[in-house]
Amino acid sequence: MDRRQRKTRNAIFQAFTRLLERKTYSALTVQEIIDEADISRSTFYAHFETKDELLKAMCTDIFHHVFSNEIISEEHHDFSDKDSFQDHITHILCHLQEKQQTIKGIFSGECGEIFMRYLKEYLYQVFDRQLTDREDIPRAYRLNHAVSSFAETVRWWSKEHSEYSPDEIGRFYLESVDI
Amino acid sequence: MDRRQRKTRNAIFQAFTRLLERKTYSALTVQEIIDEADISRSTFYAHFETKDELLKAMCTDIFHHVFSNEIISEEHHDFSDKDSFQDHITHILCHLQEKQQTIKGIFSGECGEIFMRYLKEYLYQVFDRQLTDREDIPRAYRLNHAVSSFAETVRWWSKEHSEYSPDEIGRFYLESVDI
DNA sequence: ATAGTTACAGAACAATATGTATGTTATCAT
DNA sequence: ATGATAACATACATATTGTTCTGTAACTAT
Repeated sequence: MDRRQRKTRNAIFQAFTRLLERKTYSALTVQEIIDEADISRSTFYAHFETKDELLKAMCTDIFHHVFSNEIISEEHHDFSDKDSFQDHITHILCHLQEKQQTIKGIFSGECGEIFMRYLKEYLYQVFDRQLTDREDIPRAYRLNHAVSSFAETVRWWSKEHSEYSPDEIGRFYLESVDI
Repeated sequence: MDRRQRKTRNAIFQAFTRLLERKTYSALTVQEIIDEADISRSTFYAHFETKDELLKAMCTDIFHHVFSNEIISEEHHDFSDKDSFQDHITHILCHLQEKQQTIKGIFSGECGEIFMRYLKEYLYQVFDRQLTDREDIPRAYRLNHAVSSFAETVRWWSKEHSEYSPDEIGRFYLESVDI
């Protein structure tokens, strides 16, 4: 990728992150992002068609970093062993912690919803293979519950309780949800 | 309240609900709501200052209906009895089912996030009094987990699995979450 | 080093949305 | 019946959006 493109893309991402700390996503205009990133109008539209595309691209970047080694390269793993699944969870949480600053910004404001949606898409892949069977509750419900609870755990952790370690958060989650 | 005001307010709510079924909240403009409701521009702004205020008002209307008999008039109840808390949950779910059509519309699109936020505000009041204590997990985490899981259960139910009864949904929830 | 390619800046553009203010007409409550 | 008030049509300044154009600077491959 051209260095100029990288620089511009980065400038946009950073401006976007900064702005999200003080304004909600929907209240944010493309014009403000352009001004904050200090680039030309035409340059922005050369990179992203809309504000939504920008958010999508940023989420994809983050999750690719967080999940690439989890889903893609370890597809052959099975986590039938409970401890190894716990490690798996902790591993994901550690990656998320690295991106904490950015994620915290995204969560302020209602665009957190879009972030959560993308997060859940990845989580479905992780949990679908792991979920055990129970006869009294539909599998679809339990999968949704496991995924949603994990995503909400991440939100809770990032927004208000960053003082906990990935290990602790993983334990809270696994003791609260029946996988 | 003046009959004319009621009629206009209703027209706006219905137009809003209809539009949310085919467009996302952020992509929706005030102009479109005005056109769909078939009212004058100035009339809309006489009722609501912004699009956000409109959504807020609609959520408040719904939750006042759902929770009024739960929180406000039954504040003296305690649900130390497990069965009575189950009834409580089922009661809330029944009320939500009545508003199902509207809620389903609200959930389509990212404004579901705002709806969820308001829903959770009410739920915090319900669950805060009910939650038991556990030493190994912070109360704040468990409260957030109970509330989020219930809200996600409602979302799951409304969006994709309306075939289940309030009783069943209440059972799924209570068997999945440790209150 | 040079030639060809690509990205950026700056400016202008029409189209649309926003929020407010005006005076007029219709409807309401009593 | 009448005073109060909600809704109406219209117009307005302002801002945002997305596109297009041209000239310039930075990069890449040979």
